[in-house]
Amino acid sequence: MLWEPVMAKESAEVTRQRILQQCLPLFADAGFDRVSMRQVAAATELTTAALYYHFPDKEQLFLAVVEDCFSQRVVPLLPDPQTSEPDPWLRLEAFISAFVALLVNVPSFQRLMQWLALDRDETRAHQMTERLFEPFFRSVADLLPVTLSDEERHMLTVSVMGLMVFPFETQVARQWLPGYQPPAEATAQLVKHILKLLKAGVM
Amino acid sequence: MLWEPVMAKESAEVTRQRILQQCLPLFADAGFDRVSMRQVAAATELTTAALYYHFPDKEQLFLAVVEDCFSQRVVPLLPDPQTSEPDPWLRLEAFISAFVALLVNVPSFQRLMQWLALDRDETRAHQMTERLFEPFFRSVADLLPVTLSDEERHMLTVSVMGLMVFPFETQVARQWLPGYQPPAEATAQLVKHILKLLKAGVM
DNA sequence: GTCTATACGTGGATAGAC
DNA sequence: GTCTATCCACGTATAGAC
Repeated sequence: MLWEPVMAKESAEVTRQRILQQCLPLFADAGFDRVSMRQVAAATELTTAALYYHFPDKEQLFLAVVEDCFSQRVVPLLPDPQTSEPDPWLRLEAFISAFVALLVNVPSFQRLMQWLALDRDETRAHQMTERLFEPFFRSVADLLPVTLSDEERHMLTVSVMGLMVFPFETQVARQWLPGYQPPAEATAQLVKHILKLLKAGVM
Repeated sequence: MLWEPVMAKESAEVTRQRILQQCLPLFADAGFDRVSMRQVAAATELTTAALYYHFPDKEQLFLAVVEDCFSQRVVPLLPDPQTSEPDPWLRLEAFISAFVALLVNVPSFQRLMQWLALDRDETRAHQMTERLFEPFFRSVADLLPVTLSDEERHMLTVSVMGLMVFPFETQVARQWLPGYQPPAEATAQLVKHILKLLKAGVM
């Protein structure tokens, strides 16, 4: 009888994780506003009341989904300065290749970030930046040449991220335009294109 | 008495335009779902019923706002192959400079595009691409060197657009990071940064 | 922990008068 | 053309039983 409360607690944690996993694609596809708690309940095969046992409200559920996705998918990707490639250029190559692969393989992650970027709530944005985005941003910035000023490094970091992310953000709108290749089927070309641009420009 | 129907028709057109102008910032800030017809009514000092006289439903109102904003702001910006700078590189410079200026001066336009990119409705996306996005995309593509293949040209066009747009898309999240400068106050640096990157790379 | 049942607000949209 | 008044669907969230 003594282990019962422990079992119960563990089971709650399992359910919580299951909820986070299963409603990630919902939020990623449709965004916060177009996903109802009823839909989440249907997807997880629970009732809305059960959801409110695990999360205080819809917003906290959503934020938990974001945090969970980010730490599962992105954090393991960040290059460890200890063990990684010593050549800075090869290190950047490896990271860009890995991150683009993530965008291809986990479309939910990419969409979720895209929704998040539109959030105007300052408090929430600050919290997200501090806990999730900043470590990521610093890791990318650390891959760049040491000679840059703070401002230059910041701008270049944004450019590198933009070159990777923007093709995915604009997929839907571009699919009917001449020369379009789906990122998923032209990953290698995309990576090569970005690296060439960074190395030597294109004009 | 004969001119009365004409007057009435004109007045309706004026009201329609006023509605489009006045609810642009609402949709740009909050997105389609977080703007109610009641809010639009308040902003335009009309009633919801009056709005439904001018537009069949909320979606058509939103799409009209997008079309109006795009043709007002972007179309006049597209370089005319006839009259513009003959040197291809200077032509690209001029366009990038003008487009970044647009993003700074009309934040509503930038936000609206960002919301639009998340729309998953294929029909709507196709229509938007055909009527608005494609002419714009072609204009940018035409600024690039003639030697590129279709696929290369497409990828490079996306990269150029991403380098311009992504800094604005990520403003909110980046404001607490080292080296951050608001795009509005560092427009010149941003343009120079992009041009340098395109011309010669950075690594 | 999960259920049934329900309270309560808000949103899109329309009818019909003026 | 614009109004007042209203319908109805759907959303979040909770109370209370099991």
